[in-house]
Amino acid sequence: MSTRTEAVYGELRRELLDLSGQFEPGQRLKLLPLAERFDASLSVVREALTRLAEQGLVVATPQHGFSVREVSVSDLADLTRVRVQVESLALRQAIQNGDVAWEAAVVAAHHTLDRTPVEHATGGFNEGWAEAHRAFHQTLLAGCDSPRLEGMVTSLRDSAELYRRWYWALADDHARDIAGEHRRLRDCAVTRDPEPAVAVLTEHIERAPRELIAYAQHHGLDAAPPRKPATSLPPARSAAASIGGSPVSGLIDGGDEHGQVHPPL
Amino acid sequence: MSTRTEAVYGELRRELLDLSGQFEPGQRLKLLPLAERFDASLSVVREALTRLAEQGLVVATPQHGFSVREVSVSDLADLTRVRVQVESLALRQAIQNGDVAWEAAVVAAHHTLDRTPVEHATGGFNEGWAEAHRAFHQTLLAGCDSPRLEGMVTSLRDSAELYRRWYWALADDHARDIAGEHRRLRDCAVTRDPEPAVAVLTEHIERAPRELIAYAQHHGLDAAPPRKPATSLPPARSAAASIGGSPVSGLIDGGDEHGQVHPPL
DNA sequence: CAGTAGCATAATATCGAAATTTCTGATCCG
DNA sequence: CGGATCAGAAATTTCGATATTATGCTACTG
Repeated sequence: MSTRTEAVYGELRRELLDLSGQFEPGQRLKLLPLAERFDASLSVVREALTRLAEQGLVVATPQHGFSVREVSVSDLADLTRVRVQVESLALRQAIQNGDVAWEAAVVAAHHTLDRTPVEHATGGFNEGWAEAHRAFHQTLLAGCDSPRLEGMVTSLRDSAELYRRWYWALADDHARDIAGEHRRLRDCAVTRDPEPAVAVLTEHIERAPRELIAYAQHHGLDAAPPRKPATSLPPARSAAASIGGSPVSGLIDGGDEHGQVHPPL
Repeated sequence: MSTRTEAVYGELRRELLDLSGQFEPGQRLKLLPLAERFDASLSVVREALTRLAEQGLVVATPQHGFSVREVSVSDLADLTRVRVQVESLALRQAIQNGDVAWEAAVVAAHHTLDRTPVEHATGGFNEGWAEAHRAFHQTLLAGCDSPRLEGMVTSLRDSAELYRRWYWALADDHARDIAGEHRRLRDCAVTRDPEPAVAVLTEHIERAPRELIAYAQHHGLDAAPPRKPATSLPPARSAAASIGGSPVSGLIDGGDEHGQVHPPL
């Protein structure tokens, strides 16, 4: 990476999206400690956080600094609904629009994904799989030949990453055959069959949130996090670029407040 | 506004989106002059530009600073296509989901828009109309009750603003009955009729780009702008949040280079 | 004892300058 | 005459420090 800000931005982003990440939703991100940890000036940390805030991965509150975006059942439901719609759009367009080179790229990306183990030999989660997974889905939708649509899909998928760690940790969904889902997606792509492709992709996207929401509701984990309720704060600056919304109740960490939660899906 | 950065950010954003704006696409945005003009430090201008870059309104190139996003026929076509799809999605959901309060808000916003003149008495463009127009469309789609979807729509509409000034200036589309289009949108909303609503909205969105592209092609204004072709630059950092794409050819300013342009729509 | 004003501490926001990189233009060599 | 080289200038990036604002604790008052 060329500039120092880019490096800090990339590292912060990776840690934010990392399954084994150390950042809890709602956690404050103080500038000084981060600057020391990255051995950089306050300015570069600030710029990195500003960019992440504009993406919606962290929220910026004037005069209060930055904190990790909160998660909530209602936001997860909304996010999932939008992801399904937008990715379906892109997939339909890709199948209609893609050429043989696109088919080849999809097959190649699937092969890589298929041969990458989900877990390391040591037992830990394999970050390489996450990368291959990301690459497969990106390739699949790249055929839509619409940079803007691709950008939106990527942004939404990144937001979804914030929830994935709980899916893996809490909802042990052993019955799932992820490899099979990916195989079917690949097959639908090469046979150029839009409707089954969209159906498979929809189920692929919806499964994790559905399981997670079911777990959360069954265990009553949809209350507010155990932090003091916000006193009169200036409004967090809106991420006009991509993400509105204001999830206030935490998904995890059963507190004693009974937060209002929208019905899932 | 509370912090200085917010003020500069807001003002810069307004000028970038302003019809009578002084910023040309591709124009470099040097920090020192801007800092002097806003009577602020480099830091605040830098942060404002960083946020705008993440939104895709300006592009940031490492070690080279910021510049106004370029426009191109192919980007306009892509943007329009995506806008139609995403706004249609939101509108369908709003009509299905909205309640009486939503209908009332739509009627109210339409009334305000209807009674706001497009041009000032003096003849200049009325910024108040732009605001009312924006409010009407936002209200119309707010019924979808999906913060993420709303955010995406807003972001796309802002990007479209970058093109609107040429539509007004170049393609004098006198046959257009904008007020009628808005009236029909309002009527479809209160009668809860999805299909005609989507049809009207689609035409409403597509009209300006279509006219503008026709004008550009008829006048051969789709060549590269009269600036030196980019020498080997480090890649502009991708706006992962919202907007990909890399429009290189300018829409206006007939140069002598014959840029490759994708077919419109 | 509850509630509030005031003070000390900590964190953010802003600034101005130093350090690094890129651009410009003139000079020099083949 | 064309192309490479190399200072000087300009712009960006990064830094450390200062100013401003929020936070938490203590002491005081009703």
